[in-house]
Amino acid sequence: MTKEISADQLMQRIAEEYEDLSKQLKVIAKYVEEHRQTLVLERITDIAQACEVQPSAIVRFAQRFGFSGFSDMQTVFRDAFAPAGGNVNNYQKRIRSVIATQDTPLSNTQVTQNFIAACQQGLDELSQALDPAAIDKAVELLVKADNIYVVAVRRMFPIASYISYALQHTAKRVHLVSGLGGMYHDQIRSIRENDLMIAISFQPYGKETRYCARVAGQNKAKQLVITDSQLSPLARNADAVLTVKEGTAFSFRSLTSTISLCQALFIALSYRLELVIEETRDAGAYDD
Amino acid sequence: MTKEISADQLMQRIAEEYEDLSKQLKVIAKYVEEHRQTLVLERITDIAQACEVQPSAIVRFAQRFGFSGFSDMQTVFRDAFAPAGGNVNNYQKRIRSVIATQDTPLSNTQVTQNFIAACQQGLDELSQALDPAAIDKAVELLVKADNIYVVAVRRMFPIASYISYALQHTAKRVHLVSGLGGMYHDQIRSIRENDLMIAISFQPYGKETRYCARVAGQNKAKQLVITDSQLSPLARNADAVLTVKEGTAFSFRSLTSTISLCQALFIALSYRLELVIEETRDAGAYDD
DNA sequence: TTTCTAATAGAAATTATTTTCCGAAAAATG
DNA sequence: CATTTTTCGGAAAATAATTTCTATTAGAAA
Repeated sequence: MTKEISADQLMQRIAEEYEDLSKQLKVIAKYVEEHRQTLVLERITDIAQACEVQPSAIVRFAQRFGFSGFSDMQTVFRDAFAPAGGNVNNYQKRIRSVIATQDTPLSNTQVTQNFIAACQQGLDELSQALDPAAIDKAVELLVKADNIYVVAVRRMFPIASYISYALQHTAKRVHLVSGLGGMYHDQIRSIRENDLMIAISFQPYGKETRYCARVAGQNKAKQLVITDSQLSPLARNADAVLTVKEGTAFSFRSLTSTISLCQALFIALSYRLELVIEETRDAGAYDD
Repeated sequence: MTKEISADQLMQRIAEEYEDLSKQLKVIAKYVEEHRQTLVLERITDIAQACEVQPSAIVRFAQRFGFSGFSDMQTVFRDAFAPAGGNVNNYQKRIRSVIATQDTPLSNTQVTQNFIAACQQGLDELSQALDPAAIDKAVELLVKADNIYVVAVRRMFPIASYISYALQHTAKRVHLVSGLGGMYHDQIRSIRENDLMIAISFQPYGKETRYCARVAGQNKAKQLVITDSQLSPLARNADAVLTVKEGTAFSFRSLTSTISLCQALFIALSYRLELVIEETRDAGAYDD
């Protein structure tokens, strides 16, 4: 019936026609205007009560603006609301529509744009879902540790590699558990109490990483875990857990959020250690 | 009944007791964990459908955690949700607010937020500055190549590592020039005509990468270069140049745009090769 | 003052949503 | 392998929410 009207458009119509409304409807209009954010969460009776009005009045209001009823109007706000909780829907819709039109194959640039959009969405979510307590704890662990072991496999190995590189710029001893020569066991073996293990692992949670976490636990080392869920098998024994939900496009998960978080952690650490971050300083001179 | 429990507390309890849950309840727990933002907007049937489970299972889940039913549990998320509606996290605003309070030392979370914002800005720029011709050319080179050598050092090595990992999922032969044991020379030596070298190098342009590019040039291999400027020393002899301007915060360059571009390239390649991207397929079974 | 119209409240009906219940299946236990 | 316990699916019942309907009221016009 009412097709594709946006919340903003609706609000504008309400504003335009406000003067022509009956006293009661004005009250409702005011309320709608004022609570458009939370409107989706409320039931018709809640609104009616808040306006000191009968539910049927709300229905009349909705109908006055061309909706079939209250619920119909509410969907407008629901749609407008979704982006606020993360533009998940928007973005996923876009991808789906792209995939739907697969008659004309996608250009390389379209694929790329889509994927970048997914990365941005992932960063949005990361930013919104940051847990200050967890971050503080993570930085704290980093500050206190002298020996740091970094573990991640396959898809996540580049992340471990980066963390390891970054930490080399501090005075700490960094051990990258690379598995080179199949020596996971031998590389993690020497971890001890008061050492820190940083493990990065996402579904399906690599066997090697889980193994290293077990060893770290047995040796009473501290554990900083970067993973996709509090329910991750690595999370239970961790001293600090940072969760990251990566964006996805073409059923392909991005790495941007994770790497972004790791870099941020490093900056925060440097800040705490009062290191001057001069990443470019020594790089050129190396091995000349 | 269940009094004043916060969403965070609930999530924690779910995490703690996760292992004791039945298979079905675990699925629901995962879903709840992942969609806590949007949970208030969904009906029990929506969630049931998403979990491929009966509505009654959702109720059982809620009851498992002491609620009288689904609705009772939902109110917890509703309460936690209300404030979220207002803060439309626009990253520029966030940067400004962070900058505005720079007298007092930054909290870890502020540092992180700030850096994430820089990453987002970087992605924005990347998205806007994409050069379709260059991307097409890059994908073309990838499609045609049989042997691919990947080179990057220090800060950028994780990128090379990722590219190498990703390309392993194609039929191509991938050579990661890691410099392990100081053997850059020996690793790049065998590159030939019709091979492709992917080099990733940003200021100050690592000596090793430049060296590899020179060898590649001498051996008449094709060159795909990811760098920060058309004026980069690597750009002049390249067959395709992709430029990336990374975001910067605290005089620290992000890596997000570069990795995002690389992942996108790989997806585009897969698309062209008509590969099904099933990243999770083989990962778990490995080395069991 | 009366009459008419539009607005409203409230009850009733309808529809949507959640919860309960129970038999079947699966898993755990002896 | 049989038995007990737990988990699961599905339909029926209960509850909640929304919409419709109708009698009443307020206010304007005659």
